[in-house]
Amino acid sequence: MGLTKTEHFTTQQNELASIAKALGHPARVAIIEFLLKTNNTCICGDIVNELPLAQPTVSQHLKELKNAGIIKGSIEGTAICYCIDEKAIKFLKGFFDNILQNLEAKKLNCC
Amino acid sequence: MGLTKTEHFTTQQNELASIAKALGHPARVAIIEFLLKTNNTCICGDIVNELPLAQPTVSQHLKELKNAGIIKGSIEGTAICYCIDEKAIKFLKGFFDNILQNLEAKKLNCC
DNA sequence: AATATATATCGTAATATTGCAATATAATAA
DNA sequence: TTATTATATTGCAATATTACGATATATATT
Repeated sequence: MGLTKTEHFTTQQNELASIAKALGHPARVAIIEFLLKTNNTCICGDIVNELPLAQPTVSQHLKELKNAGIIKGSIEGTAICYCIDEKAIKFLKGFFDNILQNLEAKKLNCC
Repeated sequence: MGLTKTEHFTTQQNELASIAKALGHPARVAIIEFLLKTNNTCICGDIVNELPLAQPTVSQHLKELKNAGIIKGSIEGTAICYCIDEKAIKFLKGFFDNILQNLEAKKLNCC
Protein backbone atom coordinates (compact mmCIF):
# COMPACT_ATOMS: atom_id res chain seq x y z
CA MET A 1 0.00 0.00 0.00
CA GLY A 2 0.94 3.65 0.12
CA LEU A 3 0.09 3.89 -3.56
CA THR A 4 -2.71 6.26 -4.55
CA LYS A 5 -5.52 4.42 -6.34
CA THR A 6 -5.49 6.79 -9.28
CA GLU A 7 -7.35 4.42 -11.59
CA HIS A 8 -10.49 4.56 -9.45
CA PHE A 9 -11.01 8.26 -9.99
CA THR A 10 -11.97 10.34 -13.01
CA THR A 11 -9.41 12.06 -15.23
CA GLN A 12 -10.69 15.41 -14.06
CA GLN A 13 -10.33 14.47 -10.42
CA ASN A 14 -6.81 13.21 -10.99
CA GLU A 15 -5.82 16.30 -12.96
CA LEU A 16 -7.17 18.68 -10.40
CA ALA A 17 -5.48 16.78 -7.60
CA SER A 18 -2.23 16.79 -9.52
CA ILE A 19 -2.22 20.57 -9.99
CA ALA A 20 -3.32 21.19 -6.40
CA LYS A 21 -0.64 18.84 -5.14
CA ALA A 22 2.02 20.75 -7.04
CA LEU A 23 0.93 23.91 -5.23
CA GLY A 24 0.91 22.02 -1.94
CA HIS A 25 4.34 23.15 -0.84
CA PRO A 26 5.23 26.65 0.40
CA ALA A 27 8.39 26.77 -1.71
CA ARG A 28 6.33 26.21 -4.83
CA VAL A 29 3.80 28.85 -3.81
CA ALA A 30 6.76 31.18 -3.23
CA ILE A 31 8.09 30.40 -6.71
CA ILE A 32 4.76 31.32 -8.29
CA GLU A 33 4.59 34.55 -6.31
CA PHE A 34 8.16 35.38 -7.28
CA LEU A 35 7.41 34.81 -10.95
CA LEU A 36 4.52 37.25 -10.65
CA LYS A 37 6.61 39.81 -8.78
CA THR A 38 9.34 39.70 -11.39
CA ASN A 39 6.87 40.22 -14.21
CA ASN A 40 6.87 36.56 -15.13
CA THR A 41 10.25 36.87 -16.81
CA CYS A 42 12.34 35.25 -14.17
CA ILE A 43 15.27 32.96 -14.58
CA CYS A 44 16.07 30.04 -12.36
CA GLY A 45 19.16 31.59 -10.77
CA ASP A 46 17.08 34.42 -9.31
CA ILE A 47 14.70 31.90 -7.81
CA VAL A 48 17.57 30.01 -6.22
CA ASN A 49 18.82 33.25 -4.66
CA GLU A 50 15.35 34.17 -3.46
CA LEU A 51 14.50 30.85 -1.80
CA PRO A 52 16.06 29.47 1.37
CA LEU A 53 16.82 26.18 -0.35
CA ALA A 54 19.76 24.68 -2.19
CA GLN A 55 19.92 24.80 -5.97
CA PRO A 56 19.09 21.11 -6.58
CA THR A 57 16.05 21.40 -4.33
CA VAL A 58 14.77 24.45 -6.19
CA SER A 59 15.38 22.68 -9.49
CA GLN A 60 13.29 19.77 -8.24
CA HIS A 61 10.43 22.07 -7.20
CA LEU A 62 10.54 23.75 -10.61
CA LYS A 63 10.33 20.36 -12.26
CA GLU A 64 7.23 19.48 -10.29
CA LEU A 65 5.52 22.75 -11.18
CA LYS A 66 6.43 22.09 -14.81
CA ASN A 67 5.15 18.51 -14.76
CA ALA A 68 1.87 19.73 -13.33
CA GLY A 69 1.61 22.26 -16.17
CA ILE A 70 1.71 25.27 -13.86
CA ILE A 71 4.87 26.78 -15.32
CA LYS A 72 6.68 26.58 -18.63
CA GLY A 73 10.38 27.07 -19.22
CA SER A 74 12.23 28.19 -22.32
CA ILE A 75 15.99 28.18 -22.77
CA GLU A 76 17.47 31.66 -22.88
CA GLY A 77 21.19 31.27 -23.46
CA THR A 78 22.71 29.63 -20.42
CA ALA A 79 19.74 30.48 -18.26
CA ILE A 80 16.16 29.29 -18.41
CA CYS A 81 13.18 31.58 -18.49
CA TYR A 82 10.32 30.21 -16.43
CA CYS A 83 6.85 31.61 -16.51
CA ILE A 84 3.36 30.78 -15.32
CA ASP A 85 1.04 28.85 -17.64
CA GLU A 86 -2.37 30.49 -17.45
CA LYS A 87 -4.20 27.35 -18.48
CA ALA A 88 -3.55 25.47 -15.24
CA ILE A 89 -4.51 28.48 -13.14
CA LYS A 90 -7.73 28.92 -15.11
CA PHE A 91 -8.55 25.25 -14.65
CA LEU A 92 -8.22 25.59 -10.88
CA LYS A 93 -10.09 28.88 -10.78
CA GLY A 94 -12.92 27.27 -12.70
CA PHE A 95 -13.18 24.50 -10.16
CA PHE A 96 -13.36 26.88 -7.22
CA ASP A 97 -15.72 29.29 -8.96
CA ASN A 98 -18.01 26.35 -9.62
CA ILE A 99 -17.94 25.26 -5.98
CA LEU A 100 -18.73 28.75 -4.73
CA GLN A 101 -21.54 29.19 -7.25
CA ASN A 102 -23.05 25.91 -6.15
CA LEU A 103 -22.79 26.78 -2.48
CA GLU A 104 -24.23 30.24 -2.92
CA ALA A 105 -27.00 29.31 -5.32
CA LYS A 106 -28.28 26.54 -3.10
CA LYS A 107 -27.47 28.16 0.24
CA LEU A 108 -25.87 24.92 1.20
CA ASN A 109 -24.63 25.44 4.68
CA CYS A 110 -25.67 22.67 6.98
CA CYS A 111 -23.07 23.17 9.72
CA MET B 1 15.86 15.86 5.56
CA GLY B 2 12.44 15.07 4.16
CA LEU B 3 11.08 17.80 6.40
CA THR B 4 9.54 20.86 4.76
CA LYS B 5 11.25 24.08 5.86
CA THR B 6 7.98 25.70 6.85
CA GLU B 7 9.61 28.35 8.99
CA HIS B 8 11.35 29.93 6.01
CA PHE B 9 8.11 30.84 4.28
CA THR B 10 5.36 33.34 5.06
CA THR B 11 2.20 32.39 6.91
CA GLN B 12 0.19 33.05 3.76
CA GLN B 13 2.41 30.81 1.68
CA ASN B 14 2.18 28.02 4.23
CA GLU B 15 -1.59 28.36 4.54
CA LEU B 16 -2.14 28.30 0.83
CA ALA B 17 0.15 25.31 0.42
CA SER B 18 -1.65 23.52 3.21
CA ILE B 19 -5.08 23.94 1.62
CA ALA B 20 -3.77 23.07 -1.84
CA LYS B 21 -2.04 20.02 -0.45
CA ALA B 22 -5.27 18.81 1.11
CA LEU B 23 -6.89 18.96 -2.33
CA GLY B 24 -3.89 17.19 -3.83
CA HIS B 25 -5.43 13.73 -3.79
CA PRO B 26 -8.16 12.51 -6.13
CA ALA B 27 -10.12 10.92 -3.30
CA ARG B 28 -10.32 14.26 -1.54
CA VAL B 29 -11.37 16.01 -4.73
CA ALA B 30 -14.02 13.32 -5.12
CA ILE B 31 -15.23 13.93 -1.57
CA ILE B 32 -15.66 17.65 -2.25
CA GLU B 33 -17.54 16.93 -5.47
CA PHE B 34 -19.75 14.42 -3.70
CA LEU B 35 -20.57 16.92 -0.96
CA LEU B 36 -21.65 19.37 -3.66
CA LYS B 37 -23.68 16.77 -5.50
CA THR B 38 -25.53 15.76 -2.36
CA ASN B 39 -26.41 19.34 -1.52
CA ASN B 40 -23.64 19.62 1.04
CA THR B 41 -25.65 17.64 3.53
CA CYS B 42 -23.85 14.40 3.26
CA ILE B 43 -22.95 11.99 5.97
CA CYS B 44 -19.75 10.06 6.16
CA GLY B 45 -21.27 6.64 5.50
CA ASP B 46 -22.47 7.78 2.08
CA ILE B 47 -18.98 8.93 1.27
CA VAL B 48 -17.55 5.56 2.27
CA ASN B 49 -20.03 3.85 -0.05
CA GLU B 50 -19.26 6.23 -2.88
CA LEU B 51 -15.48 5.95 -2.76
CA PRO B 52 -13.43 2.91 -3.76
CA LEU B 53 -11.57 2.97 -0.46
CA ALA B 54 -11.95 1.33 2.93
CA GLN B 55 -13.71 3.15 5.74
CA PRO B 56 -10.57 3.98 7.76
CA THR B 57 -8.94 5.43 4.65
CA VAL B 58 -11.94 7.65 3.94
CA SER B 59 -11.99 8.73 7.57
CA GLN B 60 -8.35 9.71 7.26
CA HIS B 61 -9.01 11.75 4.11
CA LEU B 62 -11.91 13.51 5.81
CA LYS B 63 -9.64 14.37 8.71
CA GLU B 64 -7.12 15.97 6.39
CA LEU B 65 -9.78 18.03 4.65
CA LYS B 66 -11.02 19.10 8.08
CA ASN B 67 -7.54 19.99 9.34
CA ALA B 68 -6.99 22.13 6.27
CA GLY B 69 -10.28 23.93 6.99
CA ILE B 70 -11.91 22.81 3.76
CA ILE B 71 -14.77 20.92 5.40
CA LYS B 72 -16.54 21.08 8.74
CA GLY B 73 -18.31 18.24 10.48
CA SER B 74 -21.15 18.28 12.98
CA ILE B 75 -22.47 15.32 14.90
CA GLU B 76 -25.94 14.26 13.79
CA GLY B 77 -26.97 11.37 15.99
CA THR B 78 -24.79 8.42 15.21
CA ALA B 79 -23.67 9.90 11.91
CA ILE B 80 -21.58 12.96 11.16
CA CYS B 81 -22.69 15.65 8.77
CA TYR B 82 -19.80 16.98 6.74
CA CYS B 83 -19.99 20.10 4.61
CA ILE B 84 -17.73 22.44 2.70
CA ASP B 85 -16.36 25.50 4.45
CA GLU B 86 -16.64 28.40 2.03
CA LYS B 87 -13.82 30.34 3.66
CA ALA B 88 -11.06 28.02 2.48
CA ILE B 89 -12.45 27.92 -1.05
CA LYS B 90 -12.67 31.71 -1.15
CA PHE B 91 -9.09 31.98 0.04
CA LEU B 92 -7.92 29.79 -2.81
CA LYS B 93 -10.11 31.49 -5.36
CA GLY B 94 -8.68 34.83 -4.29
CA PHE B 95 -5.17 33.60 -4.87
CA PHE B 96 -5.92 32.37 -8.37
CA ASP B 97 -7.99 35.42 -9.28
CA ASN B 98 -5.05 37.54 -8.24
CA ILE B 99 -2.62 35.57 -10.37
CA LEU B 100 -4.84 35.79 -13.43
CA GLN B 101 -5.41 39.53 -12.94
CA ASN B 102 -1.69 40.07 -12.71
CA LEU B 103 -0.99 38.01 -15.80
CA GLU B 104 -3.68 39.65 -17.86
CA ALA B 105 -3.02 43.21 -16.72
CA LYS B 106 0.67 43.01 -17.49
CA LYS B 107 0.43 40.73 -20.50
CA LEU B 108 3.11 38.67 -18.88
CA ASN B 109 3.71 35.83 -21.25
CA CYS B 110 7.35 35.38 -21.97
CA CYS B 111 7.27 31.79 -23.20
C1' DA C 1 -27.37 -3.30 30.38
C1' DA C 2 -26.61 -5.44 25.80
C1' DT C 3 -26.58 -4.79 20.97
C1' DA C 4 -26.23 -2.42 16.73
C1' DT C 5 -24.54 1.32 13.91
C1' DA C 6 -21.38 5.04 12.50
C1' DT C 7 -17.07 6.98 12.69
C1' DA C 8 -12.31 7.42 14.61
C1' DT C 9 -7.84 5.76 16.00
C1' DC C 10 -3.88 2.52 16.11
C1' DG C 11 -0.40 -0.09 14.04
C1' DT C 12 2.05 -1.11 10.19
C1' DA C 13 3.64 -2.03 5.36
C1' DA C 14 4.41 0.11 0.89
C1' DT C 15 5.40 4.09 -1.41
C1' DA C 16 6.28 9.14 -2.06
C1' DT C 17 8.31 13.56 -0.85
C1' DT C 18 11.82 16.70 0.80
C1' DG C 19 16.40 18.27 0.91
C1' DC C 20 21.16 18.32 -0.25
C1' DA C 21 26.05 17.00 -1.65
C1' DA C 22 28.19 15.37 -5.54
C1' DT C 23 28.19 15.16 -10.21
C1' DA C 24 26.54 15.68 -14.99
C1' DT C 25 25.07 18.42 -18.84
C1' DA C 26 24.70 22.25 -21.89
C1' DA C 27 25.66 26.80 -23.53
C1' DT C 28 28.58 30.72 -23.66
C1' DA C 29 33.28 33.08 -23.02
C1' DA C 30 38.17 33.28 -23.17
C1' DT D 1 39.79 23.78 -26.65
C1' DT D 2 39.40 25.01 -21.97
C1' DA D 3 37.17 27.44 -18.63
C1' DT D 4 32.95 29.44 -16.71
C1' DT D 5 28.22 29.76 -15.69
C1' DA D 6 23.49 28.00 -15.23
C1' DT D 7 20.60 24.32 -14.55
C1' DA D 8 19.56 19.26 -14.21
C1' DT D 9 20.26 14.63 -12.52
C1' DT D 10 21.81 11.07 -9.29
C1' DG D 11 22.00 8.95 -4.94
C1' DC D 12 20.68 8.82 -0.46
C1' DA D 13 18.92 9.79 4.32
C1' DA D 14 14.99 11.60 6.91
C1' DT D 15 10.32 12.16 6.99
C1' DA D 16 5.49 12.03 5.21
C1' DT D 17 1.60 9.91 2.87
C1' DT D 18 -1.48 6.24 1.52
C1' DA D 19 -4.07 2.33 2.52
C1' DC D 20 -6.18 -1.06 5.39
C1' DG D 21 -7.13 -4.66 9.16
C1' DA D 22 -8.02 -4.59 13.83
C1' DT D 23 -9.85 -2.23 17.40
C1' DA D 24 -11.79 1.66 20.01
C1' DT D 25 -15.32 5.04 20.87
C1' DA D 26 -19.72 7.11 20.98
C1' DT D 27 -24.54 7.35 20.14
C1' DA D 28 -28.87 5.15 19.47
C1' DT D 29 -32.01 1.06 19.98
C1' DT D 30 -33.86 -2.90 22.22
